Amino acid sequence: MSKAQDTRAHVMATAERLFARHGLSNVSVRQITAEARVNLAAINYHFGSRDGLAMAIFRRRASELARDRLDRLRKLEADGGADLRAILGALLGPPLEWCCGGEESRDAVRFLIHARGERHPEIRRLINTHLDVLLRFAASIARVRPDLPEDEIYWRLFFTLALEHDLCSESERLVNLSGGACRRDDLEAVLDRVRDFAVAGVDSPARAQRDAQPRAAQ
Amino acid sequence: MSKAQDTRAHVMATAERLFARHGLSNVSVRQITAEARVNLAAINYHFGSRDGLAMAIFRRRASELARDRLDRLRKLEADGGADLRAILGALLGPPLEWCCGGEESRDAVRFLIHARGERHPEIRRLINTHLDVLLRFAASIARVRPDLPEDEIYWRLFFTLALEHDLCSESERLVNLSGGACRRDDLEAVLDRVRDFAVAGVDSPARAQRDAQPRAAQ
DNA sequence: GTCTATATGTTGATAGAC
DNA sequence: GTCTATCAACATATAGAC
Repeated sequence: MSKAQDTRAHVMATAERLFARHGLSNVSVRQITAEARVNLAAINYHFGSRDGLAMAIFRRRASELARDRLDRLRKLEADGGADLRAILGALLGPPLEWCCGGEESRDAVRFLIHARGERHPEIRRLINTHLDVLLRFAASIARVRPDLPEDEIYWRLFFTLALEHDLCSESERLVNLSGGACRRDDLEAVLDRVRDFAVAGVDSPARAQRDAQPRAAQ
Repeated sequence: MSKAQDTRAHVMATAERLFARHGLSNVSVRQITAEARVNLAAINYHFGSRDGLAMAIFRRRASELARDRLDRLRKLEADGGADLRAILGALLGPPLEWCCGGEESRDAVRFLIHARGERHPEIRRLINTHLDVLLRFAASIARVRPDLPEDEIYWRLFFTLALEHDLCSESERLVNLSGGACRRDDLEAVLDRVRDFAVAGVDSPARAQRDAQPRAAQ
């Protein structure tokens, strides 16, 4: 690997860590180059601009996440038995495993989530490029629950992703709220909990069915 | 109302709108004062600093939201019949009604959510001040579901708040994902959907109960 | 209280030596 | 490819006239 490739990768890793921890808008070119111990001009040389660097990181990580999710979903469907719990496991597993894994992969997820929240138009455009994976999951859910209307599936998929977002980026609040009673270090336990919640929500009866069986107390 | 109070309030309203739409870190003192058509020094005079202004807005809105939620919960409990759906309605109703209400209240919610995501230590300290309201809700849920362990309740409360966060700040993604099939302009419909999902997750059986009745296919 | 003028620092990006 | 030096634009905050 050439020296250039070397510093390029090193700058990306350092920037990702800083972006993930302090937010995209709160990290300057100077902070990154100082932390990475490379020259101030390196970012502009290798990535054109600070935003170019952020986009390069986003492109790479978003692709990795999409591929990881898709691989699991394909394997599931190839094996034939894709029940809802397994499908949602393929969706939620990758980011949560990254999040509970080493420092680097945790920062990768947090970077992605930060980036998704950015108003920056270029990034928002890029996000819509990766929608197809989520549509695959929607189709997979529709196969298990053919009674659900299309828009209902999208709502429930959206809610499921919301669980993942907050869990990866705001879990500190859960620790504060629970006074330490909730631990987030046991991946299996965390994954089970969020999957329980998501399955319950996604697999609940369709509104039409529920309206047909109104409760007496209502 | 004095002239000073007048510009003070006007600056807060303008700043809240800009903060909500572009993010806390992406709005400068100059943008705010220009948009509000007040003097550049006004912010430092009335609030000490740009961060002081942000904190003043946060304090006000966080208190309003907390009071709104608490009032509903108290009324519910006073009437005796606080079922889970009603409790979660008291939790989710205020932010969603704000979000679907006028421009100003929508910006108020989005400001709060943006602020919650900030790494700024002063704001994070302030957030923990408002935890007591959430603990009230946790206690209320515990009364309906005394079989749930304490930490399980916090997990589910945390997940419920995650739904609200993404719904108020990232609902644009839902529209993109669904190709326009999901509409977010009908407050009652949105509130019903998120409440359905939340109730299903929060009211699902405790893990211990589920383990005692393992499914055959597992 | 409101304003102008300004002090002081930081930002992203680049030109040109090596 | 890497570095130093520097630019122009932006930031926050304040001192002092009115």
